Parts: sequence; structure tokens; C-alpha cells
Amino acid sequence: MNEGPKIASVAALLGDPARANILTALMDGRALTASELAEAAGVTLQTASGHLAKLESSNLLKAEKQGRHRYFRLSDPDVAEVLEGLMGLAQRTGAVRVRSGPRDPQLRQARLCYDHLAGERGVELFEGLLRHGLIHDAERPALTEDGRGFFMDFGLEIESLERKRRPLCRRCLDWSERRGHLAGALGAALLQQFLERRWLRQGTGRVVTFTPEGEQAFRSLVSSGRVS
Amino acid sequence: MNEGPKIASVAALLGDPARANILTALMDGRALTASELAEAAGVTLQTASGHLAKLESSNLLKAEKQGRHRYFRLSDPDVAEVLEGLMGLAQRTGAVRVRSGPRDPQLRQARLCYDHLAGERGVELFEGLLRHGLIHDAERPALTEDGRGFFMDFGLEIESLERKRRPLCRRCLDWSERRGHLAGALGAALLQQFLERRWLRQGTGRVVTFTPEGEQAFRSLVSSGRVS
DNA sequence: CCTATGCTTCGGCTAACGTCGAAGTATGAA
DNA sequence: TTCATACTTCGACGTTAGCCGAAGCATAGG
Repeated sequence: MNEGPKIASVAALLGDPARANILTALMDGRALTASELAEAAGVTLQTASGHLAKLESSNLLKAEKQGRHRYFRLSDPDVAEVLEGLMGLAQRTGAVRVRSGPRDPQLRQARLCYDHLAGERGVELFEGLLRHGLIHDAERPALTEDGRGFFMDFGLEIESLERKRRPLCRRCLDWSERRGHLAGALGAALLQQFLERRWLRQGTGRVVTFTPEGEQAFRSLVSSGRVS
Repeated sequence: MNEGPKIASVAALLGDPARANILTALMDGRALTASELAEAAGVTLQTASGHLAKLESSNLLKAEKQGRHRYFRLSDPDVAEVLEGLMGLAQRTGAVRVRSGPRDPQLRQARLCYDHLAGERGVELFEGLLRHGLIHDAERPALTEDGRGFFMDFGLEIESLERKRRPLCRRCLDWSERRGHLAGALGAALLQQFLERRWLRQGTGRVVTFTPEGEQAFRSLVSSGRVS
């Protein structure tokens, strides 16, 4: 009979609960590591690794190596569209809709990206530092003289950070904002400093939330390039 | 994490080759019987019945009883759209596109619908008979006096047909044309007559093809209401 | 009534695949 | 180098689910 492309293999790929969870976790366009996806899918790392290999070799996912992590994202917006369509069908088949928890908006706002700040706040911070000349070059960021002084005043041991093999500054793509945020040794040290100053509190999982004082101080830092 | 409706169960439904074949066979909007779908899927009737039950209870298919047949069709155009989307993904995953065989167009043109003529030709015949007053009432068709004479001249034993319990005329929905064609005892007898006169030759499966003479005679019948 | 046909249900067999423990590779940090 | 972390590969176990034979309804027609 008349048959188009075989949809069965693709659909079977999407039909496994673990893989479906992985894909839905990536639907907002972010890139996540294998470990994160394993947790999202509720399976062990080995199992997730197998799934990710299948999804990648079917061109549903693209992988990108960054350090010792592998970041996965949907290979194309089309994939997300089909997933959307399937969700539409799922509703009418009686599949339960799980209410989007309150954690997700929080996650987009401020979260840990391995060891530095990501999300809206992470992007704001990065762009604020650039704007006030504390770092320069958005693509290959580096510390300026002004920035050096500022961060040392802020309590960071810049010299010891520079002796590490790890690059001081690095741009990390923020997948919820599709823009850059600050990674590298400086990014990690800044996050630590934020936590020590109790500007930030670590929530469940990767979520971090600003304390009221932290919120105020962060605003000041971003807008004026200074800490009050 | 943030999860929408669970796509896994639906995708798993589409992920079985037999079910995928069933669904793709229905993608053009036609309604097919369980047996036809079993053949299309390449499985036995029992197996297909199980699949159809699942697809129906998931609201991907709607069933309609007609005599001792059950006609299945996609419950909604949305379903076809999602299938289309999956085909798109399937192409890039490297799934092979099977060229549309030559049988399908033939099938749309002229085929057996149980025991009478269906497809484009079936619809043409039905509408020709109506137009020339050989039958009347497209919804609940009945033989006219003119028609009675015509068909008896044509070689049909109308009187014995009328003694049967089976209704003489019946309208049957043609799913490739979405219009009516002639069923009932008269429809069956007409098909028999066409075959006996060698206007029609039975091909593989449900396909029937007109012979050159048959084509000409059929044209004349439809356009003028007479046989030359 | 009877037979034929279309379809469904039941039961058991089988194959496929997701799962995880354990071991192996690669990268980063000290 | 040494240790830790991130990830992959291998192997085996276990569940799932598709599949078909056989038997059971339901409808059509004689």
C-alpha cells in the first residue's frame, strides 16, 4: 500500500518514558548534561547514556562537549514542534497533564550551571560586568584592570584564581536565555562569594533564590557596577 | 521538572510498526475495515483487532459499524498532522522512504467495496444513474420505472433480486471520494454484469481495472444513460 | 433454522528492549 | 602523578508486549 516514511521507528524512540522525559526536559531549548537528563528522566546515568546515544544517532539530539560534560539539546526546533503536537494528542487520549510546578520559573530566573550562576540573573550579571568595563570581550571574556581591582575589593583572591589551570573567565551559553553568562574560575568564585554573603540561597536541585538583601545588592551591582 | 502531558504513551502507540501502518493507511481520510487494515499492516485479523481496540480507546481512531463491517478512520485531522510531522522527523533520522506503489491510484479509481464497485468509477456510476433517472433519491436510493426497464434489458434479473431480503438499492459512502456509490443487491448485480461482460477485470486485491471496451461502454452508460 | 463472514477474546509463546551493576575511558584539578 | 568526576560500554536479568491459533459472538443472507 501507499506508505510514506516509516514513522514507527521515530515514534518508538519517543515512546519510551525515559526518552520522552529527556526530550520534554529539553523542550525549552536549553542544553543539559547527561547527568541532569538522567535525573530528569528518573533513570541511572548508564541508562540515560544509552538513550542519549540513540537519540543522538537518530538526529533528534545534538551533543556538544564542554569540558568533561556533554551538553545535549534538541537538534532542531522542528523536533520541539512534533513533541508539542504529541502533547496535544496525549491530552485527548486521556493522558494526565501534570501541572507545571512552581520550580520551573524559578529555575529560569536563577540556577546553578555546574558551579556558576545561570538563568536570567546570570545573563544580567554578565552583561552588567561588560557594560561597566569590569570585563571585556563578550566572546572571549577577560578581566580588565578596573575589574581586577573591583573583584579583589569584593573579596575574591584573583591571583590564586589566575594560578589555576582553569581559565579565569569563560563565556557559557545560557540555554534559558540564549545568551551568554560568566563561567570559568571567576564565575565560580563569584557564585561562592554570593553564597557566602548570603545574597543567594540554594534551593532544591539547581534552583537558587536571591535573599531580599541579595536582590538589592545584586541590582546595585548590575546597574552601577559597584557594591553599596 | 516541568513536564507537560505525557507524550510517551501516545508515542508508544504510534511506535508499533503494525499500528503505524494502520494509521498511515488511514492518513488520506478514508475509512477502512478491520480486515483491510490488517492486510495493510501485514498482520492477522486478530492482531489487528487488538491494535484497533487500543487505537480506538485512545481516541486516535473512530469506528463506525456498517453491516458486518467496522470502518475505522482517524478521529481527527490533527492526528494526521502529527503523523505528517513524524514523517518529517523520520526522513532526517534516515528512515527509508518507500515509494508510493502504483496500486494505490488504481485503488482510488476503481475497486471492490465488498461486492460492488467503488472508487471514482463507482461514484460516477451512481451519479450517472441518478442523473438519467434510472434510480432516484441519493440518500435512500430506489429503482425508477425507467431504471427497471433499463436494467432488465441490461441482463439483470430484477425480479429475483427484489425477492431477496437484501435491499435492492443502497447508498454506500465512498471513502476515497467522500461521496456515495451504489450498493445493495443492484450494486452487486451490476458489478457481476460488468465482470461477465468483460468490462472489468479483477486485479490484485481489491483493485479492478476497466478493459478498453469496458471503459468506452462505461463512459457511454454514464454520460447518456444507455449502452451502445 | 443453517451457513458464511467479519470481528473479538483468550492463552501461551517468543523476541525485544529497558534497566542497572560493574568495569573502562576521558577530562579536569591539585 | 594521583584522585575525582563525567560519561560510556558490557553483560545479564526481567518485564513487556506483539504475535498467532483456536474458540466465541454478531450479523447477513438463504
